[in-house]
Amino acid sequence: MKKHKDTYHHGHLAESLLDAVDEIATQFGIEAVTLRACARHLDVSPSSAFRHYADKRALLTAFATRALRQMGQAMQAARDDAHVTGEHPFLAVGVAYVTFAIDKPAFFRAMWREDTIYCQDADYLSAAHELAGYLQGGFVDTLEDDDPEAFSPKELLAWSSVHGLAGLFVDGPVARSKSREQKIVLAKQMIAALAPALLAGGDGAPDDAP
Amino acid sequence: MKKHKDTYHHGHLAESLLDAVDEIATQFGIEAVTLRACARHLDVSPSSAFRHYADKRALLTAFATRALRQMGQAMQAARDDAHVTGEHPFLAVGVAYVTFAIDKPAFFRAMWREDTIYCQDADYLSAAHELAGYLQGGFVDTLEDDDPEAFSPKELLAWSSVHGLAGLFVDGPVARSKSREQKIVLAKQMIAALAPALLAGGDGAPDDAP
DNA sequence: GCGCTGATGTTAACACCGTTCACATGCAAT
DNA sequence: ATTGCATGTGAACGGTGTTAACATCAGCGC
Repeated sequence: MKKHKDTYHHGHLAESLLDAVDEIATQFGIEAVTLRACARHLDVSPSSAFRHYADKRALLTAFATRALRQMGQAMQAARDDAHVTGEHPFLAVGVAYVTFAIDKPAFFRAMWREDTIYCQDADYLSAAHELAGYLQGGFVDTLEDDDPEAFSPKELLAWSSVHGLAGLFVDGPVARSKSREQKIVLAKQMIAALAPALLAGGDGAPDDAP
Repeated sequence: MKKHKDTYHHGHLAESLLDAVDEIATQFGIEAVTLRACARHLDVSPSSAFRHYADKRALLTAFATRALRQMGQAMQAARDDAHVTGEHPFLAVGVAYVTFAIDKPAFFRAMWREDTIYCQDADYLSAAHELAGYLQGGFVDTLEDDDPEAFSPKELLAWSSVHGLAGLFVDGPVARSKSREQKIVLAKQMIAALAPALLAGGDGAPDDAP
């Protein structure tokens, strides 16, 4: 923690601000992330952030995008591991999704908060769709939709269940007293229970009555 | 909108503040909910809120609890309707869950934001577990767990998938350009696709490999 | 009716927040 | 060396949550 600036120009402020968001969100939660706190963290003036981001929301959008990419990398790594160990890819990728949320709850919250970020931002959207792609690739490698907005019922089910479990772990009243490992076991069990639905015949069209 | 107070004492401020949160959240989103804005809405001093709620978080906790109860009523009504029409209870209840989130996104966000509410509050917790009960009752009427924190993999799967779909609709990049009715159709399709997993034999134990 | 008391609402102040604007600094190309 | 432009600064504005001292009033025992 240096007392005085040694250089007037910081040089990598845009990137460093994202790191500051990272550290503050990790330590004190996403609600504690403040432009002024980030600036203090970098020993920089509060207004300097506005040279690189239009407003706080733009900074949080960039942070959310970075978090999405990190999560995507974790899922990709899990899929590659599964390819080696023989574990089913969707189980591996789904568990990686939930595990990331457990390990970085503030990141997970920041990623999906429509009223705190610019959710129509191009980079953010592409990162989010890339994430969805990892999940789909886990259980169906063939289908290449031209419209990234279109999800089959099964794809939607796959994403929704892991996303929902992550959300319930992070912000819901589920398994709050359980350890990280116990939660991961629960995730594996839930995804295993999901298998019959993903492997069943049909495409989940509306006439597949429950 | 009266200009001056006609009585010094409001009388039902605690309840009225919840109504104010409701209106502001509905109109401008949960991020716009401010103690001072609520006070202005009721033509009351900003600090008066602290006579009834320890802090902003306590007010939001009370609001979240009320929202959970409203959602529970919607689900109960859907289940009763299903009993008449012959629709499968879980489909009805699950669709009601997602529909509530679509219709009241600010409420849905307020309900599950651990860093904005006191999520260990007793009333809040009981309302949340009651909500989970409606979902479980939809596909299994028998099991009466003594520990409300314990969920079987199938129960977890049921809650996670509808919760996740609701979250993706409200805060995610899914079906953002689609209408309310189209989203409800998607929800029905997803829940229909989920049926094989909920009806399959076994209890989803970890050896049910995918 | 009278006065006390506690619950409820008010006023003024504090520190912090996001944001803006005029200004300072220094790198890079001329 | 001078100039231009990207980058960082300082002071200011209105808004926020929260607090503490004070004001008002309803309900009680007399």
